[in-house]
Amino acid sequence: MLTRTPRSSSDKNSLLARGVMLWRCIADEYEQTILVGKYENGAKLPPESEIAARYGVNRHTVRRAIAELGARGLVRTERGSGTYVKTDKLDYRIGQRTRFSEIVAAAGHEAEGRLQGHRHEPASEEIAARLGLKAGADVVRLEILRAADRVPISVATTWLSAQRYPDAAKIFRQLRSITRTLDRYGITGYARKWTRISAGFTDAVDAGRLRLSVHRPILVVESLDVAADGEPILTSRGRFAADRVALIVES
Amino acid sequence: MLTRTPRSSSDKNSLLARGVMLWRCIADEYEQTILVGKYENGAKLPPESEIAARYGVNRHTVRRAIAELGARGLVRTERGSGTYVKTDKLDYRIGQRTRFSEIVAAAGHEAEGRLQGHRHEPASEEIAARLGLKAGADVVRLEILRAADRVPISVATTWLSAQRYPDAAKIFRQLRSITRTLDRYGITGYARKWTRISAGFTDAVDAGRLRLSVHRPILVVESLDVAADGEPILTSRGRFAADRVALIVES
DNA sequence: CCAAGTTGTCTAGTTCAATAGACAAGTGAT
DNA sequence: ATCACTTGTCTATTGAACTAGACAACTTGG
Repeated sequence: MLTRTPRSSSDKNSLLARGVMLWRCIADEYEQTILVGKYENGAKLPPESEIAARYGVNRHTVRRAIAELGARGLVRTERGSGTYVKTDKLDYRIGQRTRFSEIVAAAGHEAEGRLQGHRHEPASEEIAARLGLKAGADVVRLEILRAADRVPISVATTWLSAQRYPDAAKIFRQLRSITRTLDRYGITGYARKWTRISAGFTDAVDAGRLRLSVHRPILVVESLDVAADGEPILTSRGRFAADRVALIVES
Repeated sequence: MLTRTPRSSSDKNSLLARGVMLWRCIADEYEQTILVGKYENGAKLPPESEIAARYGVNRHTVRRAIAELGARGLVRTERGSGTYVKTDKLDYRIGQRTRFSEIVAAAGHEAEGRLQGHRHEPASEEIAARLGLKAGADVVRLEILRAADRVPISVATTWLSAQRYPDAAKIFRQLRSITRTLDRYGITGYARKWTRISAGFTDAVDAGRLRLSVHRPILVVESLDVAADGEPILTSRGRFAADRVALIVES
């Protein structure tokens, strides 16, 4: 061991970043070791008391760090038993009938969709072309955060014609589902026409919303959904947490 | 503006990262804008009260953020006048006579060297070859943090023969200078024999010591110093904060 | 010199991170 | 069934972050 000059160097001090809370440092430390593959899926973390002792920290502080890991979808805790690593990913099947809530429910999880923001804006050329509108036409823009079992899965920016669906935001905020929102407008069956998948990294905003660090990988999914008669309904640009989702494409 | 669902979204909320203090977020924000070149050297920051208003935050919080920027060597504050950006770098001339304290003093700053850690260890083949020892020979290893005007400039790992300089660590801790430490052993004139410069990025440990973010650029300086008779004395591996230092090589 | 503007310092109060200890509730193996 | 072990919850305390307001000390330009 290196002998350190400043003071008694418990493992606690080696973590301490100025202005960053202790529990956050511990959570980040464990996230690294988990993401780097040191723990297999389902592996058990050391008991809280042991982690606390190792870092020279109170058990409550460790509990808070673990709660953060849970919110990030990295671990699951079982009372009386222990804390277990979750590195398996949600299989997200992309096909003609792609409905977030159905996919998540089929996997045995609780789906949730929250409207983070919305506005009316003139359509860019790109968006207008997708929706079959003139460039500059009024469109509704929705920012939607989707989660499975309270763990954020994706953030999506969705555009719809403001003329046809003027109150889409208000209705979505109540019903929390695109499918049910369109149902209000009499659209009963809509289908995915095309999907474009690329990759990138989280920026500060998406990282916050998805409870990820900055510079984590994301899957960027652009898509167009059309009505039964082929008329464009909505187009979307979703950013999926690649640490938590795998996209399955039918072939 | 996007209408946000959760709550009133002042600019303050857009910064808030869970587990990170407000002042730290503000400091990081300003560090980014400074490092990205938005401010010229010597440019004046907005007054504290204006920054506070902009973020919807108390002035004391802003003061703390600015103090952090000062500690990182990015700004200098002048009472009654304002806060000014410092992006100029310390010119660090590398020659036969390379003495940290002399270089810093010549630039009109206050030099400081602190021993962060030390130990005896067997020399690696590389280190042994440099020092003219057998591989595995006992060497003293020092971890030294150097600063100019309290701003960290470099961290260096230095190796000396443990047989010849057994108490190097103890003496350095008192005298805080390699030159004066060697003087105790009767070495009055020593000279740089070779210097090897490469580049890299901060790891978590060096970032903390140098008060830098992780993944900031560093200059890696490996070197060998010899006595007047050509006998190897010490070899070193320094990591210099590239944001704060420019190396000047005589030709 | 004067006045406006800016940084430095002080006091006071609220909120929350972290510590400390104790006990309840649940699990798993003997 | 019992016992050791683990997670969940509760209370209480300390210290730091952040807010709020006021005033002193200093700089700059007119």
